[in-house]
Amino acid sequence: MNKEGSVISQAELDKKTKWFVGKCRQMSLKVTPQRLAIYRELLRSDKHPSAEMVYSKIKRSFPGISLDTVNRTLMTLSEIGAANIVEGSGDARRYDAGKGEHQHFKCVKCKRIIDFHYKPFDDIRLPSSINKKFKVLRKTVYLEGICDLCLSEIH
Amino acid sequence: MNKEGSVISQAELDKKTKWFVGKCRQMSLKVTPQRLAIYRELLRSDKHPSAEMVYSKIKRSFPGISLDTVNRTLMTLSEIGAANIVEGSGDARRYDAGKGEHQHFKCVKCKRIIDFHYKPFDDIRLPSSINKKFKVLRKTVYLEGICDLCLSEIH
DNA sequence: TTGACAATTAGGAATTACTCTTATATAGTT
DNA sequence: AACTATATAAGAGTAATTCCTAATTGTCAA
Repeated sequence: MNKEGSVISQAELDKKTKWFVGKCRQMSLKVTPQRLAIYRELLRSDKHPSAEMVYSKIKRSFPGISLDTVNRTLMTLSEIGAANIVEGSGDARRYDAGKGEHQHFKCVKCKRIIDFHYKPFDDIRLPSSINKKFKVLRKTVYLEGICDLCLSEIH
Repeated sequence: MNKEGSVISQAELDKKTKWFVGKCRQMSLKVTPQRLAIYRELLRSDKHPSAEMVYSKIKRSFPGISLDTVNRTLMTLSEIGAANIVEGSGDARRYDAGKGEHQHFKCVKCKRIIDFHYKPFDDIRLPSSINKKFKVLRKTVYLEGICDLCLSEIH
């Protein structure tokens, strides 16, 4: 891994790029140079970059690109499964009073957060390699999907 | 559960309130009416409210309260363990290219996100009650804590 | 290869969520 | 009752994201 946080070989990058072009076609998304560059930048990074971070990298090769395009594109990528949102929802922070162990399911449509409790999730064991290296303060199992109400609204 | 999303009995509310007052004392935090009201509002709700949602509820009894106070207080509550952040970090959204199954550890100090892969996490089973009711699109095991680098900086 | 057209872009304004600053007020202590 | 550290309201400031519009550009069909 070099100082740019790159972690992927040229061959792998080409393979993924080919896959991505196919995926875009399949989804009838245009393969614009910006889109490609953003995807490839994501592939090259292992830093879990924010839109801002991607933007400042991409600007080297696309001086005129806008931050909005980076944001829009990253969102598109995550919608077609070419990227994952690793942290942050863009929505407001939400809280609960700590009322005992439980897990959360979030509906991506209506943004409702639903508690559920599945005991095995309370005591999932962490690998010792993690516990040795880091001080783990919180572990959560988190589900996303479409809730019962939103499912029943699809006619 | 009524239409306000309340889910707690008066007795339970009183008990928790007592606990909270004790906790504040222990942490040498003042038990202000605002703080109490915000905590009790959280207890009463099962909606995982945002600061804005709490604010608009609280304003009924505290017309002069500021949104900033609600934000500050919710953060304080989560610091003393009287509340949990259930969603959103307040920081920017961050992405990765979907490069195979893995999990994330986030350092709360330096905000670094570190990939790790622990096979048992790939195939944790969901309770059938969940699968029956919701369409689960994503399941993640997510860890938070202090990373090796930040740990070694504590002298 | 060339048009036509729908999708995408840049740029800037607008919005949303949150944080900071400062002067005032107040809880907890003495 | 008075003192003092903490907390508050109010509004300005900042950061992240989204919206709007006009111009541009991939893609597809001829």
